[in-house]
This record gives sequence, structure tokens and C-alpha cells, in this order.
Amino acid sequence: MCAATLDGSPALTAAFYERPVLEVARELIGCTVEHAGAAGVIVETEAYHDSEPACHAFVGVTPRTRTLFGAPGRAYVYRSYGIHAMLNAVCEPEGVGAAVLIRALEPLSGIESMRARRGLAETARVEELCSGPGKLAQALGVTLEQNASSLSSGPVRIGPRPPEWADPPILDGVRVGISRAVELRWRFCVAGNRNVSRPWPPASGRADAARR
DNA sequence: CATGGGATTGACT
DNA sequence: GTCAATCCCATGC
Repeated sequence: MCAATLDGSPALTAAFYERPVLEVARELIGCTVEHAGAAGVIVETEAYHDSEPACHAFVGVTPRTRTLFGAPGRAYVYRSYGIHAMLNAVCEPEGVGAAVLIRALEPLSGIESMRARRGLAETARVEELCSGPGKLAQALGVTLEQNASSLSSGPVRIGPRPPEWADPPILDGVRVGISRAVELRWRFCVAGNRNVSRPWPPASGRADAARR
């Protein structure tokens, strides 16, 4: 399938995702995500792979991780802390449990619906809408119902980098909010982008660079 | 079947 | 800086 995205570009196909998850995590930066009339550019991602214990797939195939081990190019959506939905893109060949967590977006369109779904006032800054994995899922209206749906032809679509995002400045760092495999630098984000979920690089010149 | 722990966020001291 | 909300699911009895 080569279904179109909002701007007319064909959505990324399964072949894009059927590669090493670290490559995909890096290359998804600058790509677009859309759902329910809203869209944004991906500015922060994290990679997860069944070979390391921070990944849900580390425990093997269970009802929860079946999507992770399934076909690449599908959405893996799960609930975090009983409250938030987390949107991931399943990667690597079927049988490998790997995914890219989409952690932040720069809003592109549907800003008003994002604000409404986030329950924010019209005066809320655009940077508040999608600057975190739970926030962007809420802003786009993504729920667990979209788990296992195709990112090429389903309700949630990921498109290629727009021309102005052809070569974004990408920084890597350690992943956020996990307690195992904390040393892996499997987080990627756009340098200096204000929609990134945490100050990156650390705002001040203090010695907290090594903390996370 | 009971329990415990989150790939987070927002409110509050 | 601290902390609670809240639900899915993996694990262990």
C-alpha cells in the first residue's frame, strides 16, 4: 500500500521499518505523523529492542508484546501509568521485538483539535501540545484502539520528511524514564527544538549533562 | 486469583 | 524539588 498522507506524500512503507531499529529511530526524526485531522513533525524518538531489558519485548511473546514481535510498520500502542497512551512504530523483521517510541512532535496542522483534545485553553503555547509521548498521543487522539494498525494505510500515518526537514540536526542521548539498560544512548532528538520533551541539550551549562 | 510496577504528566510544597 | 492518579498486564501463588 502507498496510501497518501495529508500533504499528498505517500506514507512510509513496511520496508522502511524492516531495518535495524536504531536506524529507523534516527530516520523517523523529521518525518510526519497524522491522525484524526491533526499532524506534526517527529522531533524526538527512542529505540527499544528485545535484546535489552528496558524493552517490553524482553520477556518474550505475551498477549501484550505480540504486536512488537509482529509485522513491521504497524503501531504499538500501550497504556502507561494507567493514564497515558504511548505510540510506537514496530520495526525489524517479523519475529524480532523492536519499536521506536515517538516522544515529541512539532505541531503542523489541526492545532485547534490538539488543544481541544489536550483540554488546553486557546492561549496555550503550541510547544505544550505534543512535547511528550503521553501528550502527543492525547493531542492526536491516538488510543489503544490503534494498536497493531498499519502506519502506511491505517488511521495513524507516518509520512516522509518534508523538504525543509531533509537534514535535521540530530543529537543522541540516554533514554528517559526507564530503570534498566539506562546507559544505552538510544534517544534521538532535534537539536534545540522547543517541542522536545525535556531540555536538550541541558539548558544550563551545569554538570547535569550526565544525569540522564 | 492477587499483587506490583511502570517507556508520564500535572499539581503542589 | 515531591507525589498521586489509574489501568493493563506479567508474574507468582
